[in-house]
Order: sequence, then C-alpha cells, then structure tokens
Amino acid sequence: MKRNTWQREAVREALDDTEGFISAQALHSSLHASGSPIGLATVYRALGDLAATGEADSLQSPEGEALYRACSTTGHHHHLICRNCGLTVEIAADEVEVWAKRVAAEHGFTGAAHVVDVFGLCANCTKLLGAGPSH
Amino acid sequence: MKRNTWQREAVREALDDTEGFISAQALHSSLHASGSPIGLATVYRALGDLAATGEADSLQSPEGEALYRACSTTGHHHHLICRNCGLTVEIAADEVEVWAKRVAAEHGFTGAAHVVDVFGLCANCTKLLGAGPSH
DNA sequence: TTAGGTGCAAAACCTTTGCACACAG
DNA sequence: CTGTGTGCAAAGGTTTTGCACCTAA
Repeated sequence: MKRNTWQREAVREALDDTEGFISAQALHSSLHASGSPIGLATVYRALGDLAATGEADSLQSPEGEALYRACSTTGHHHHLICRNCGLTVEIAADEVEVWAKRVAAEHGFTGAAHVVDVFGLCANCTKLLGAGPSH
Repeated sequence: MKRNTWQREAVREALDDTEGFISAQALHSSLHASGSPIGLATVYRALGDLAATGEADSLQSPEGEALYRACSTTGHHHHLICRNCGLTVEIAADEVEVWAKRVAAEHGFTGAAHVVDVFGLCANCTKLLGAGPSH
C-alpha cells in the first residue's frame, strides 16, 4: 500500500498550485522556497508515482526535461504550451483521439499513448517577440 | 560555410540507412561497428546541424533521449513509433495539421511547432507482450 | 513491529564544451 | 594559410539508485 506522507501531500499540493507544467527540479525549488525540507529524490519519486497513478500528466520538454502537471484524472486531453512563458492551455482533443486511434489501428498498433502536445508561442509572447523567426 | 567532411557524410548516410528514429548514441555505435572511428561529440554536432538545417527530424523519446531521423526536407509529417522494437511508421497528418493550426489559432498561439508523434506498440510487439497493461 | 518512504550522496545517463590538432577550401 | 571541424576528456544537467534511518499503519 501507498503511505500518506506529508511529503507526498506537499508534492501533490505544489502541483495543484502550479498553473502549467513544471519540472521536477522547479517543483523541488518551489517547495524548498516554501519551507519544505523535502528532498529532491523524494520529489522525483513522488512525481513518478503520481504520473503512474494517473494523478499527474507528464511530458518531455524539447529541452529534455520531464514536465509534470496536476491532471484531471478524468479525460485524456492535450496541451498547448507556450515555449516562452510556459503558459499552458488544456485542449479537448476528441478529433485527435479518434484520429490517433484510427491511424494506430490501421498500422496494427495498440496501446497508443498518443503524445499530442503542441509547443508554440502564446498571443502575448507573440507580440513581445514579434512573428516567429525560428524555423 | 559548412565544410564537407567524411564524418558529416557518414552521419548522413547512417541516418539514411536507418529505418526509423535513432538516438545519437545508437548512431554512434552503429558507425563504430561499421568501422568508422568517428567521435561521439562529432555525431552530436553533425546531428544537431542536420536537424538545424532541416535535413533531419528530431524528437524526444519518452526515455529522455533525442531521436533523429533522416527526413524528407519536404513535408511535415508525423510518426507512429513502437515503444518496444522502435519500428517507425511515417504518417501523413493532414487532418492533424489542420486541427493543430485551428486550435493554436483559437488560443492566439503562433509558430506552433506541433509535436504529434504517437508512441505505441506495433502489431508484432503487441503479440509478443500481450495487450497493453500500462495506462 | 514492520514494510515502505525518505534523505543524502554517489552513480548513471545523455549531451555539451574547452582545447589542441587536423584538414577542407 | 585560415578558419572550421574533429577528437578526447572533462564538465554540465537531469534522473536514478544504494543504503541507513525514520515513520506511518
């Protein structure tokens, strides 16, 4: 059985308090800043568990970090993430769900954990930085 | 200007010879196995350049590695990747292109470098491992 | 009590970088 | 020649792991 430790709770709460995705390291820093003497390894372990249980969503940032987010245990949705300010918008992705399943099935794939996340620039950062020069 | 070294060519060729995505490390190993005394750092640098030039596609595997693939400079397509054997199927993603653009626009996002890649189990590995227990 | 969680530090891992040398142009 | 690419090894970053201690049930 899983025990209920204050560390676990702290991680869960910190995750809930976070707007968008956050890295394990950032979350650890945040907790430390709030006075929690929680260890980095514990944060990693807690986040791993949360992700495994479905209580958190995880994805890989383009920089190679794992990002976590408190997630409605309910739906499988996707995200629109600003690569500049980190703003995250949750998007219902019914169409893509259907599409992903169909395509996967067409090729005989199963268990398609479809990673459909869109990194872009939000309206605000678009203004700040001008039209995307990159790419 | 970019110089034309045999190392660069070797990386390009090795990438062309590869079916799906391959990690920098794996590609380096593969090259070594073929007798090329190319250095790991050089492989990373070459792959980085290729990705920057658009001659290669790169994405982050769930395991946190950067994967590269020789890519048609032409279209923006996506991939269906077996998380067990690495088999990669290229998928035309017109629908998703449209969808991604619309959703991004709806939220005021621009420059959406939509990462639409599906990790799953291919038909073969599904048989080998049984129905997906994960998730 | 006792299985499981925690903390610390070391390790493993992928990737980048500094520097001297080699080579393409 | 000259500047860029290369190789090696060391450094950088994130994540995992070993082990002793602690603690929730």
